[in-house]
Amino acid sequence: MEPQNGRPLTGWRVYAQIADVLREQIASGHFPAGGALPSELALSGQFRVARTTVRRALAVLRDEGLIVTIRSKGHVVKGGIETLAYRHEVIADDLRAQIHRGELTAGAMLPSEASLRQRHSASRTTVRHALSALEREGLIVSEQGKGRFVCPATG
Amino acid sequence: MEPQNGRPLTGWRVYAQIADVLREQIASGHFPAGGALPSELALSGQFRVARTTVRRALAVLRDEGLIVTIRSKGHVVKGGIETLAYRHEVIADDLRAQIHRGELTAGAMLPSEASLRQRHSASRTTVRHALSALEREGLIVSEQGKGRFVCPATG
DNA sequence: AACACGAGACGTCCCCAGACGTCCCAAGTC
DNA sequence: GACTTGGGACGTCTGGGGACGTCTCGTGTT
Repeated sequence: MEPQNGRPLTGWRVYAQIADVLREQIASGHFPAGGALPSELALSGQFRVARTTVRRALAVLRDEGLIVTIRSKGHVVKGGIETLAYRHEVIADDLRAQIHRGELTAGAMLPSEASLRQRHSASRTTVRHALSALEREGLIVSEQGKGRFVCPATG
Repeated sequence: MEPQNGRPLTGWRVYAQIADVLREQIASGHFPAGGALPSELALSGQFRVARTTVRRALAVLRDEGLIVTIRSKGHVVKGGIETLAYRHEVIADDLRAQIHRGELTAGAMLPSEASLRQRHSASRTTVRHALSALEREGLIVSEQGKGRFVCPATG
């Protein structure tokens, strides 16, 4: 796509025009709910305007409640589904749930970093990010060369 | 060191200023050729700037051909000497050479992981990394509990 | 003068990929 | 039992790259 090809979109309140185009594309389902819009840089390229202008347009949509913007993720179209969280939070939530459901009892060994990495198709760094969060919460402990284990109920 | 102590280095094109400082230190021999610069994280701390800014500065030096950056090793100063390789590659090269020189003939048992570990003062993991590379190349085979042996000349 | 816009530089965060190190527990061989 | 290899855990260090956030100049329109 490239809504305004040859016309560099001059005139008054370009950002408002861009907001209109995006609003229309969202309404038409061109950008599915729950998905992210193109990055600010990409949009600034497509519309042939400065990033600042794009941001102004996005701010309008955000004020209208059409999108939510998430740092380092992008501008996500609001929909029935809740806004997707960060990968490391998803992993942490998954483990937390397993512990609370009793699928992982106190003293049990958690899945290894490698298997979690597989399960969530994430990098080891991200997995460890999630794990260290649980460790900070006192839910689990880790032992060199052995693995990570669920702490006895602390609450 | 800490080139800009109290002065947080504000102004136009901070990254260019950082590049200048580093370029000067390289020229003065402060960072010997073949050696690595401080890590991006360390530099960002020393100059009191974000890692992104440091990376921009380093990109300048890289474009100038002053340094080469090696993943998981760092940014090393270009010099007469070739860029140092990874430990596991050094070990693999060493063994390959011994085989090709005939010091290790077909059927002979290779030095054990422990002795290689000593010889190159590397971790067992790294030694095994090198060994498995040679195994993939079909140069050697390993037998449980016995040792690793040189394959009959395959090429 | 007020506003809209352009163009950067810089910051912070999230995620990725890899090398290297430590450890532990096996299961074979001699 | 002392030696080997096999294989798996976690820990810590590198660099690579992308997203949004913030700020500050300058310029042109109204």
